[in-house]
Amino acid sequence: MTMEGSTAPRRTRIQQEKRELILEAALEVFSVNGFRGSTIDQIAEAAGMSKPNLLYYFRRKEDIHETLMERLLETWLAPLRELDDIGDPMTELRSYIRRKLEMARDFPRESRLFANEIIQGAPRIMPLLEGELKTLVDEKAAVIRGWMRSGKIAKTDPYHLIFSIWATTQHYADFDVQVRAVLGSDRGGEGRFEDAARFLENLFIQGLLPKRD
Amino acid sequence: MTMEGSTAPRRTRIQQEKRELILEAALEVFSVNGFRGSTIDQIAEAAGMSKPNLLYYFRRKEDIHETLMERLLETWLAPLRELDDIGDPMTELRSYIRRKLEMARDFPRESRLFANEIIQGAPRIMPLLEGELKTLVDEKAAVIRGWMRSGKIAKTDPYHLIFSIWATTQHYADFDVQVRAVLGSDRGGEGRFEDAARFLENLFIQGLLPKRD
DNA sequence: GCAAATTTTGACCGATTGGACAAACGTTAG
DNA sequence: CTAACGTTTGTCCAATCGGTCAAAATTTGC
Repeated sequence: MTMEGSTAPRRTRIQQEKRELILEAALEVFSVNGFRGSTIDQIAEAAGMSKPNLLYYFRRKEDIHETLMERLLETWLAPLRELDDIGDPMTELRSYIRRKLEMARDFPRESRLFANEIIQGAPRIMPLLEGELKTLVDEKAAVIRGWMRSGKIAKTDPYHLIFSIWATTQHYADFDVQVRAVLGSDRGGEGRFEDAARFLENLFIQGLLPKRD
Repeated sequence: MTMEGSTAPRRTRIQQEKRELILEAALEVFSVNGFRGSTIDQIAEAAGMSKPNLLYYFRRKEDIHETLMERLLETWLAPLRELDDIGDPMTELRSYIRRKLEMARDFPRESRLFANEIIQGAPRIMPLLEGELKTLVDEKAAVIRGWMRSGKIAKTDPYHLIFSIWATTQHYADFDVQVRAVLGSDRGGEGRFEDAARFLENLFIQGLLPKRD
């Protein structure tokens, strides 16, 4: 029998390694095909093990996805959590945009996994959206609104500001193939993230400059 | 034997009606579950007919998806096609953003169908992206660049400008459940598109105001 | 080194999948 | 009315699906 700790089950070295291997493979598969479109066999093959062996570590397909989503949400919200009330508003927002774009560049599969879940109506993480996510956004929207009131940045809707930052940055992960196809081979290389960073910084900074009145 | 026209097969009245019915149902199903995640049975049930009956009108699952994607791309690119060299730059861009947002509001399933295809790596429409889409964007980017050169709008990267318009507007269709969850029941009603329109207009107009130098 | 525990495998299961097919049913033009 | 054509259905199929199970292979604690 497997021993159980107070919160998480105790695992052997092999269990930890193999579970990581499976999650890595599952991320690859789920992020492309979505939950329904992915099969255990695909994941098992990507992880280099047999299906029954995979099912020894995760008893159901849903368990893999659930574990993946739990981890994802923390990583995904980290940049917004860092948005600091104390710092300079413009600097804070600029580095938030930068961090978000870096995540799109460095963790595109995570971004696509999240996008897949949302597009499908968020059947598995709806409570988290209405709970943890909404709370965090409400909190940060209040911070931004404070900046607006004190005249540090232009007055707009802080919620839609956050949405537009999410949308523009995640676009470079979720719609990567389209971006590359349109930019072509010459401009579609790694430099595209530099160009995007420059453009977005400019767009949002101009859009948020306080108006002298 | 079914008669064939020179380009498209000739169809009876019933065939036309039933095919439309199937495509409507398929849009509903595919846009949520993606191609792999959707089944013919789901589509047949949504269309109110038996599976063999559905397969009488479309011989393979892929044929339905293909027909859907062909139609989609035209509708989807229409707003960008309308972007007119002759009009006033600011007005043109503003109404492009508005049209795009209206499409996100009125055709969210089409938007999600497209998003699903792109996220999955565009296995079925890659040639269209590299061909028709790239050509159109290149053309319009040149128009925008012309506006920039003549000082009508601020100088930035026209490609990333187009990307950011796509991203921000489509976000309200593809990530609708997230937007509604975050905005809550009070602000998440139909008015959210009005708020979004105001915000985006403001963001892009400010970001594109020509700098006096 | 050996027994106990853990890990891996192959064989298998019922359910679902995309699709084929012939027979039955409707419709319509002459 | 009826023959020809268009439509619908029930039945069936092989492949794949998520998942089980017992036995074999391996690792681990002592």
